[in-house]
Amino acid sequence: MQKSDAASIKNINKQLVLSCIRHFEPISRSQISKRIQISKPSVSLMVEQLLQEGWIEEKGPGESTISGGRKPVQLVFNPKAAYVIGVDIGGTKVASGITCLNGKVHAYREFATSDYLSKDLFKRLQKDVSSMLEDLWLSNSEILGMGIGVPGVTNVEQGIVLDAPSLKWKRYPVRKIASEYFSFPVYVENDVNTSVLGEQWLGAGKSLRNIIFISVGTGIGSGMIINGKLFRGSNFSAGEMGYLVTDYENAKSYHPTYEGYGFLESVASGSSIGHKLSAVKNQTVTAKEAFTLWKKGDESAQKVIEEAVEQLGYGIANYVSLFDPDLVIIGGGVSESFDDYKASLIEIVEHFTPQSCKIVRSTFGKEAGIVGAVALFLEEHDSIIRL
Amino acid sequence: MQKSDAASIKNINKQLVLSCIRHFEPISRSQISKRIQISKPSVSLMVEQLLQEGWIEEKGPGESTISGGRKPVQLVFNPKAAYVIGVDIGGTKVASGITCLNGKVHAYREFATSDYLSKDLFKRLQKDVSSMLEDLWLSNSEILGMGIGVPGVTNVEQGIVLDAPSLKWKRYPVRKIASEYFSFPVYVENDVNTSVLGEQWLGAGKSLRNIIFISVGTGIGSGMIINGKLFRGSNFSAGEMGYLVTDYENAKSYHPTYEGYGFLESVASGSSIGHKLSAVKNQTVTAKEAFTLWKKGDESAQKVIEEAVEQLGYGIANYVSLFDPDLVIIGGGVSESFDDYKASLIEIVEHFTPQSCKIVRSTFGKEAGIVGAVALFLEEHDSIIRL
DNA sequence: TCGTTAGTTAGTAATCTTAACTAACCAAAG
DNA sequence: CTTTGGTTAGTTAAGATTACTAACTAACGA
Repeated sequence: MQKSDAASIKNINKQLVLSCIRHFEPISRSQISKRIQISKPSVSLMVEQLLQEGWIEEKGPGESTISGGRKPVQLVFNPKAAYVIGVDIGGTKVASGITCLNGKVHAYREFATSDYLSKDLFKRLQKDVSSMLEDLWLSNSEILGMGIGVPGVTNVEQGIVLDAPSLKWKRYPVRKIASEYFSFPVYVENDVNTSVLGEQWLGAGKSLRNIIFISVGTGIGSGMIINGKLFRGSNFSAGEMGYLVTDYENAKSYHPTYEGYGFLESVASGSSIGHKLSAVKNQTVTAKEAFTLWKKGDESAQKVIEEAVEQLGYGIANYVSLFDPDLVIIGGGVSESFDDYKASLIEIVEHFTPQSCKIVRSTFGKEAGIVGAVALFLEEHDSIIRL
Repeated sequence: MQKSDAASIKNINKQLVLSCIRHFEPISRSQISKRIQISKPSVSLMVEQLLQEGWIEEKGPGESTISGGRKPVQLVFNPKAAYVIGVDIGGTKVASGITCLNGKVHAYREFATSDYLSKDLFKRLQKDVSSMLEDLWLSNSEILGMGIGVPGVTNVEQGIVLDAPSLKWKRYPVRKIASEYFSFPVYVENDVNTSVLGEQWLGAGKSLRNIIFISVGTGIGSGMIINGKLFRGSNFSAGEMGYLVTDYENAKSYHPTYEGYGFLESVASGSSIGHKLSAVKNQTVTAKEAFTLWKKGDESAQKVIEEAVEQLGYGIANYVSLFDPDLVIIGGGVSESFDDYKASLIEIVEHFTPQSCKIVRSTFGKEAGIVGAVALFLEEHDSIIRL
């Protein structure tokens, strides 16, 4: 618990006014006062400040009520009051973008990760950022800060990546290194976690309080919003869905520590589908090709994929049984074929859970990583703008 | 978000002072001021009020520091400033007790549930409560309120039990009915959830932020503290661990809805152990007897129990993989033999989870239900006393 | 011109804070 | 043993910040 004083009550109420405007724009001072139960003079004062600081704008008069009376002054949020940079550091490419405060991506850049893995990655990123700032005629002072998504375990508070195998980062002090290149605050988080934040902010899970985001690609990972907040676990490793055990018999002989990844990943991930079908067909087949073969009616592909979907279904069912979420969102490479296995997935989950739960596909395209990273920044950074 | 005004800042700070005293007693006004960063005059004022209201007491002077100076006045929390009633409504008995604010049970009563299932349960409860109040020379005004634990799905906000099969309650408006018999506020919650609250307050999970409590008895249920708060899920049914699927092959033919309970329950609960061993031995054996037989070296008992423990281990491993908690606490009837299977359970969990996690047995005895229910009340009720 | 609604002004109440005060204590010098 | 200086605990008084109420002006429709 934090102590409270005059300054903090002002702050809370100002945030309240601003979020009221963001949610219900256009809205007048008088309506705000009624809605958030704060006296008209106080609201006026705070609106005055918000106007001066540029967070909101007056938009001309609205309509009088039926019984007459003075016309209200409409207030609207100004999404261009500041900008945020979102960065998605993946195993293959580093994507970055600048968004305004409503999450619209105004500029986008990317470069190949491999070229800069060993060094100068942030120097290279700085180049992209500068170039985007130039394009948008923005100065550094208009940037609130930067959020970064990384495929690995991270400690947000300390701003370090604890372990990201695909980047070969171990205890990598991202915030410290970034501070050499950027003057604004930087936050770093696991990419699945940034994804779920993005989905909660602007995607399928808009304003829901309990959301699970599952990424099925090379591996299987997940992030969750619990009671409206990102849940990270006691060691920043909550949501390790790839480690679920759904098969008593086969699991007995399985050793996650030797193999390097979890049981469910070994039977339901994209790479497992590829491996299994490759073994059957005695030739190298990727997951993507497997799905294509399946659609063409290939029987061995069907068998492999159906089993993977079934196992994934058990995994999701377990997740839902424990969490009772509002929504499950599927993302990652394998989600591209979501519509093809959606029905059987849902059937399994419904069958084995005490209460049903919606399952949908992630809504974002290539901007997912950017938006998620920006959402992370807004969630973590202590500004008047909150998610 | 809630608006903030002078009253609420006072309230927050007063709670802060009180909780500081509860945690660090004995403590002086001056030390409080330093610790919570509130000026000495403000602290003194709030202490004055807390003294008058009876929440705290002065305990005479403490020691001066080595460099001299006036002796501080020691302040201590007064656990007898008020009392709370905890009720544990079980399938077989209804236990009730009165505790002071540090959770000590000062009085205890119980009666058989079956005699009052159809009616007058709360009338009967009122009798026990009155008798306890008499014993302790307490008046109604000294009772803050009542918490109730129930074996079923509940909606705390509305104070109704949505479904409690063993009590044959469906959409049963507990709060409303209780209000006819008791003048103080009443809160009702699932019994596993009250258990985990109790463990967090005074038990094995003291002051931890992420805890899983698993009850293995007739069925398997669980409750969890996430980020320091009880998590209930979107439909008040989070933690339905009994529905976990840990066996791909056998689950295929299993229908939770037909059977009335979940897959894991059907292979790892106390009753499943009893049923399976009974089938093998062709005579009725309870779970308790099964464990006794096991210890005596009975081979079929060993086989049945070991399989159950293995499945339970997978279930816990899954839970831990998703949640990354600080601690897993095992309770319920089957936990009585915890020491006998602890080792193999831990081995399985360690084997299949990305990071290890302590597993311990519940610390409470028969008072568990009472303490948990009281913890629920303190957690939910908006008083100056918070958990 | 009247009734109504939007927004502002002026004065009041509640709370916290700082700075200066009194109270109480230790220890060492006289 | 008494006095005095240094130190810590807690209180008093004045000032700052914030929100609130009540009464005001502004603007509008009929």
